[in-house]
Amino acid sequence: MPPERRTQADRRRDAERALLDAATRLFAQRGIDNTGLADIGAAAGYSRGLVNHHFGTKAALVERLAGDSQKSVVRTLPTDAQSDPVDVIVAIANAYLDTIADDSIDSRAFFVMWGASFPSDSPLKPVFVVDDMRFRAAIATLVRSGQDAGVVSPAADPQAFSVALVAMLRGIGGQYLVSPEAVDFASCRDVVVGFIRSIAPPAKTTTTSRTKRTKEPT
Amino acid sequence: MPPERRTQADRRRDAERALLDAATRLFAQRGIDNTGLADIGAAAGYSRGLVNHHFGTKAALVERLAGDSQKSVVRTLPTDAQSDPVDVIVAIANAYLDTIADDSIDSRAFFVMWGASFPSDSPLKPVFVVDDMRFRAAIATLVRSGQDAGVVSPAADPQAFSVALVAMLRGIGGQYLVSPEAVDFASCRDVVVGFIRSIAPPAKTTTTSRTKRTKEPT
Amino acid sequence: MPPERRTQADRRRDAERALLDAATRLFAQRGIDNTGLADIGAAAGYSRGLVNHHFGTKAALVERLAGDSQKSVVRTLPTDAQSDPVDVIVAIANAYLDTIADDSIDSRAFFVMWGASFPSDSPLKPVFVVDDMRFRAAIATLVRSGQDAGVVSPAADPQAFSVALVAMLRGIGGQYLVSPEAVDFASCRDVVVGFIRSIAPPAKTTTTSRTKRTKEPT
Amino acid sequence: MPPERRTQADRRRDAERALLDAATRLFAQRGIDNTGLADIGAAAGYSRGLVNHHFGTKAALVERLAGDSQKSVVRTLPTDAQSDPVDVIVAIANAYLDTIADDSIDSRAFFVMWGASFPSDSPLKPVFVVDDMRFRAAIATLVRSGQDAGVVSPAADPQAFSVALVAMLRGIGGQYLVSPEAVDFASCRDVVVGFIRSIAPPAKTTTTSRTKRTKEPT
DNA sequence: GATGAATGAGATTTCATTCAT
DNA sequence: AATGAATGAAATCTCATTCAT
Repeated sequence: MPPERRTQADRRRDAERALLDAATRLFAQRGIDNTGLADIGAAAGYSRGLVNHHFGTKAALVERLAGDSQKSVVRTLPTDAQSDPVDVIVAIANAYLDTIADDSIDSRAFFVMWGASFPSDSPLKPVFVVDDMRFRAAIATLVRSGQDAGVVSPAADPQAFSVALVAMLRGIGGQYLVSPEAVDFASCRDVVVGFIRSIAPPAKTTTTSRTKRTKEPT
Repeated sequence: MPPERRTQADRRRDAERALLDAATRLFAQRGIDNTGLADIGAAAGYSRGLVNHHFGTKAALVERLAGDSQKSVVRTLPTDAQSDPVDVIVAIANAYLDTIADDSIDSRAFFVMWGASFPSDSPLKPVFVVDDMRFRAAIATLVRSGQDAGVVSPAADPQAFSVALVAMLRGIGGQYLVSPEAVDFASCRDVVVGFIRSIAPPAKTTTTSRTKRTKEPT
Repeated sequence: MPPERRTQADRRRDAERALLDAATRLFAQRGIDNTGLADIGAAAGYSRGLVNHHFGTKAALVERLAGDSQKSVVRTLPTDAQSDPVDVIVAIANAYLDTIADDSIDSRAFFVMWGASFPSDSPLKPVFVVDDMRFRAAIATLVRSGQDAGVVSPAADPQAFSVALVAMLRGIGGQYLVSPEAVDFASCRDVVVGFIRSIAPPAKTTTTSRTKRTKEPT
Repeated sequence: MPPERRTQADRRRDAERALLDAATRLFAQRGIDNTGLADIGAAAGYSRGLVNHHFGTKAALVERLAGDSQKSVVRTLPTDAQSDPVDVIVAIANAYLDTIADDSIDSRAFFVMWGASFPSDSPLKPVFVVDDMRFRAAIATLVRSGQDAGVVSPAADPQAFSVALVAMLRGIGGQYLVSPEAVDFASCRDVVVGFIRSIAPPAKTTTTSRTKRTKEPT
């Protein structure tokens, strides 16, 4: 009996979850504008009208999903306080690349919505302004604390570096979605990590030890 | 008086040009799916039906535009034979960033169409598979000839490097389109150039020579 | 007050009925291709979009109507078991001619759709293949049971007779629709009934020699 | 040189012929409304605009074709003056059936246009009123001259007979176009000829009883 | 909470027709 | 005589949204 009794609030949450999942799947597959609300309702196992019932308008659903989606890609920022900030950045990048490499629906849906925010009139733009800003700020903050700790060159520009790193991750994701066969994640990861570690302060004596890669002529 | 006499072929070419330009403009502004063929015809100064008359189908127009657009962004590959391949790569990257920074309609339209190719069912995918492949191949080739010439470290992976560089350029473009105020091109350019020059072989004695930037602390 | 409370299922059924009726009327009047879905919706007292809502496609509506329409013309096959099969055939023919002579909308719509199935690529063809086959089969079966009962000449070819009879009925209908003033139903009916009764077995003494000819001078 | 020199009038006639042939072919295949003027021009080996150039409007082309088409089906009425009128009717019927059985494009196109004249508003109606009237009149005249010559029963109703015979031929044609496999021409021909010959005067001794029907249960 | 009937705006596409070449 | 560029009306179909159940 305890498991049997579900409140209306439960049902509502379940339905919303199902709708959001279905929308994610369909957006990843067909894009936003080629996905109808009726399709979403049906794919969620409900009726045509349920999206409007729960979210009011399509725009509201899309914004909700766009807002959530960044989280699902940059999940679990492992921000341990006392670890080396550079290692944390590397971990973030690796997690990001992992998510993309999984070819997860969530990841693709995120990119689809990001792509939909490029037109100058796109109503999604505000959502991604915030999303992107947060992502970059997280990185820039780590860079700065690395500089404070002396493990990052004071010459590094935290803001520019964060733009460039986010760019790399997004750009790799975009290329992978379009031509998966062209992107070799193992070696790309090396290049990305090398790029991150290049902000370490110049080694006293000689080599910067970039990328630290030991082998990789694929 | 001389311009009065126009052949039908002239008229056709003019009309196509006007339609393509109008489509570029509108796609950049509203996105592909939110731009009607009637809008394009009208914006080009012609009638509703002209796009179909010339291109048959909206999809055909879009593919045509997507095929052309890469060219307009990566225009002028300055491939001088005897110059340092690394310098050529830097020049390409700079040209790319310039185009983006101009906030040109063409550039934004390119990104809009790129974004539209992310859904797994997108009919634009094949176009960008080719576009991207060409861009990466151009860079990878330069890397290899740099290695042959001894100005690029033999440890560099041409393929992975080209993916990462294209990623950076695209990713910076994407971020700029969404939040222009967040992207400082001058410093980003430094980071990009630094990344490119990092494939130079380790200096014998000391200097990393990174970025080589002479002036520009904005 | 009782009619006030209508369920959704009621509404659906009513709307479909109204749409089908309106389509029948308009097809009879203007033909299939010159009748727009918007016209049908409006003529049914509903909105433009309702045909698509209910039938999905114009083709689906037309097929539905074509499938139904044969029924409305050959309605009430009075197949009493023990009556003389020849009389039953006569009754069928008379009923058919009555329907045509009424100039009923249903009848005309049937002929319009039949006519639309003549082009070799017509998607309506399958519908009428079935319709026609059933009609002929009903007649041929009656002929055979007449032969079993000895009231139809064993020389009669049930299949060919059914083709010829259906042909007569359809052909009279077609001519009537085009030039009603040229078709005198009373006398035509006589000819048709005469034709049907001509399959009666030869009178005892002499031979009618019908249907026995083997070849004839083209 | 003589064969080389073609006048403009020649060219015009050739072009018209080609256009009419192409239209016949396409109408037979797709129906009138699904055939575009551009298709006709192209199929004739000319340009998009030629139909308008030669016929002015689509309606004019269609009427022209409908007017011509009856001729091509009932070609060569073999109206020998002194032969038995009944034999002539049989010959006409046989020729008609032959044309249909050939599955000639012309025949199918004729039926397509006939079918298109069924809607009550069809602009083709007048054309077929005339066509049909002529066809029936030819038969009725033969019947009457047969009656004058004593080879046709005076009880036969020339008008009703002509309607019924035309009906049979048209109805067989219609069924054949829709389900060719269902129509066995050899046996149908027998039935048709039998029907025609049934208007011969009653054999001396016994009763034919045809067309003399005393009662039938409507 | 959930359904689905109904609406009507809007998008793509087809096409007859006009007209300059 | 012939071509084909251009127009704009109309048709089908999709779909977000509203509302009664």
